[in-house]
Parts: sequence; structure tokens; C-alpha cells
Amino acid sequence: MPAAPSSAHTGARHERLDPRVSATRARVLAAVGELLEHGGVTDVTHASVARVAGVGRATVYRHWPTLDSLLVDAVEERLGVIHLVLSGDPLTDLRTMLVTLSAAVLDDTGGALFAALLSTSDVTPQLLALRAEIMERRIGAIEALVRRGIAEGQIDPTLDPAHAVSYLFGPLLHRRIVLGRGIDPAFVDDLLARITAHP
Amino acid sequence: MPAAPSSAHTGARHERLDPRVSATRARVLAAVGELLEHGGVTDVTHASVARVAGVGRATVYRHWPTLDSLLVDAVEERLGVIHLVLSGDPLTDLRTMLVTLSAAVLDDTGGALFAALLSTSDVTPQLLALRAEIMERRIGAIEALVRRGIAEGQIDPTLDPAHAVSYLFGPLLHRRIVLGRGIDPAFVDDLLARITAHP
DNA sequence: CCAACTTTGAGACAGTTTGTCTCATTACTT
DNA sequence: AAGTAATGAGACAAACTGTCTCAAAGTTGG
Repeated sequence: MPAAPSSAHTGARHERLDPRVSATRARVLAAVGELLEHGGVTDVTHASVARVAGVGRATVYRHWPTLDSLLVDAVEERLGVIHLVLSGDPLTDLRTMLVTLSAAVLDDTGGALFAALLSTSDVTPQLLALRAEIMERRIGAIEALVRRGIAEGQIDPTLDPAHAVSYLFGPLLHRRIVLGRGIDPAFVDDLLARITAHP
Repeated sequence: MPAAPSSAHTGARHERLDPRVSATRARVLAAVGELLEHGGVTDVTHASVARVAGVGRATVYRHWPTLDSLLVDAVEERLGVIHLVLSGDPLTDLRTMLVTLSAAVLDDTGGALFAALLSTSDVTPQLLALRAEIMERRIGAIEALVRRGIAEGQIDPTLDPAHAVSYLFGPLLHRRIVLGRGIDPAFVDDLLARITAHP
């Protein structure tokens, strides 16, 4: 029997896993980050990843038959790590979330990973759905917080929560990935204030 | 003597060119768009581009020694086409600019091109500078318009014009490239109103 | 501790792609 | 019309891709 396929599409995340498998996964996923950090998407191939991870080339193919699935898993892994300490106050929590995202998702490696995901070869509806799913599942919390903020009267009620996600996360993406600049908490504060302010 | 090198880095844009060269450039650049439109970045190779363009493979190598330079030129070409009819009123012109950018830069082909540029292999400071330059030269007009809007009292004077570029363009990028949704003028209007509003 | 099972690394393999070169042909310039 | 420059077609070695096989090593449950 071949090795377990990529878990990105199965959703089964925390099964009991053969230690060899988890070790391989961890080493390979780390290697992807390494390659993206000082390189680019095109530097990530089954062969290069195997070399950096110190793993057999065939092993990488066994776990991730396509490059896309490898990149998707790398992003998933990264987003999965994020854990927030929420206060219960929508505005405070929105700020915490955006600052955390800036640090964890949009640092050097994360930025490259993110850009990689955005330009995978496969632009089928399935991949679009997956992108949206990743965004909505982890970052969709933004939308929920905006709704709560509106309900509690802290946020402009005419703000469309669905749009708010783009309004808030988009500028972080632009500043980090397009302009290549860092994001400090003051940037987040200013942005948040403008978007949520009552008219 | 080999053909003229990519013009993306020379800045000399409108020299008298051998018709054969301009024809080749046009066909190849169009082919890049075609490939990106129903495919992805990884579908763009010297070989595939040559095939689609109906051009010799060696010719593509002559003009664009690296894939990055080819993608950069494709983006440049696309951005160069944009021509705005400006009214003189900063807020109106900002709206025009964002709506036009949404249509021209972030349509199907443009979105793929953009994502491609963001994930080129070469993350050297030079490329970062080029990205920033492309952004600032064409889209930096946003910053200028914001300054004028502030000077004329239409825009919140506490808005940092440099940040405003991210605030305004970022959400378009996010909605189009990350979420894969279209951008209608109403989206732009709402965004613009929130960002520029006096406190 | 052992036996059955699974994953792994190394290598072989054909098929494809990449980047470079050469050369005859075609198109442009003056 | 003569000189110059760009092109297409093809040859070429080198590298890369994806798949397969098999012996070795690690893991699990009794």
C-alpha cells in the first residue's frame, strides 16, 4: 500500500500517524518554506524539496503527487499554527487578528507562500474554491467579528461584513507582497479605525 | 548581432523599431496573456509561448533570456495601455482610476499576470524595486491624487497618502485575486468613501 | 521479542524540457 | 540593389520529470 495521500483535501487532520510519515511531512514542509524564503515559487520542485529536506525524491511524489498539493499543504500548515487569544471585544479582537496575521502569514516565508498559492497553475473552480475556503475558514473569522462589532454598535452598521474582509486584509497583502514593506501595529490601527468608523 | 534585449529594464520605450521586432514582441506578449488566461503561470514557458505565438523558440530566448523578464514585460505592456480621462477633481479622478484599474489590470488575464509577477523566482532587491516602480509609476498617481484631495479639503487630512495606496488598491487585489470575485463600481465607491471620509 | 506490515532511499529508466548554437532564408533599411 | 539584421528550423548535450523496483530500515500488535 502506498503512503497516505496529502491530507489537505481529506480534512482528516489529526489521525494517528506513523512517526515516519509525520517526520517526512514536517521535514518536507519546512523545506518548502526554506526554498521560498530565499528563492521563489519556481525554485520549489519535487526534486529541490527532496534535496533540501534530505528525503528521497520518490517519497515526495508519494505524499504530494502534484506541486499544487504540496504548496497548498504548506500554506495550510502555516495557517494552522495561528492561535489567537481573544478578549471578547470585537474591535480589540479584530486588531489582534490582523496584527497576528501580519506577523505569521505575511512574514518572509509566509508572503512567498501566499504569493505561490495565488499563482498555482491550476485555476480550476476547485482551486478557487480551496483558496476561498482557506481564506474563509481561518480569516473568515474577520467577517464574524465585524458582524459582532456592528451588533454591539462599535462598527458602522452600513459596512458590509463581506466587503470588510477585503478592506482589512487587502491592504496588508498589498503593503507586504506588492510593496515589500513591513507591517507595524500602527498601520493596522489606522486602517481599522478608518474602516470601522461611524460616518 | 542578436536582437534587441528586453526593453523593460532600459526605459527606452518608443525607439524606432524594426517592424519584425515589434511584430514578434506583440505576438509573444499576446501569447503570454492567452496562456495565462486559461492556464497559470507554470503554463508560461519559452517553448509554450513560442508555440502559441507562432514564433521560433530561439526567438523568444533572444528577446527574453529569462522568464521573469518576459512576465515583467507582459505586465508593463498591460499597464502601459491604461489611459485615463481626468476631470481635475481629485475624488472623481481617484474613482475613475480605481475603476479603470479594476477593469484593465485585474480582469482575467491581468489578474493572472499580476499574480505571476508577485511570485517570480527572483526576489532580489532589484525585482522588489521594479515591482515597486511599476506600482509607483503607474499607480503612484493614486498617491498624488490623494495629496491633491487633501490640499483641496475633500479628503481627511490625517490620511497618509503612502498608506492610502495600500488602502485603496489592496482591497481590489484581495477581492479579485484571493477571492476570485469581480469588482463593480459600487465596491469602489463604498471603499473610496470610507477611506477618504473626514473623521 | 518477534513476525507481519509499511515507509523509505537509492537507483534505473524512458520521455520530455531547457538553453545554446549554427545556418540558410527572409525581411528591412538606406 | 546591396548590405544589414532578424528569423525559423533544426541539432545538440544537459538537466529534469514522473514512474517503477527492490532491499533496508522502522513500526505495530501480539
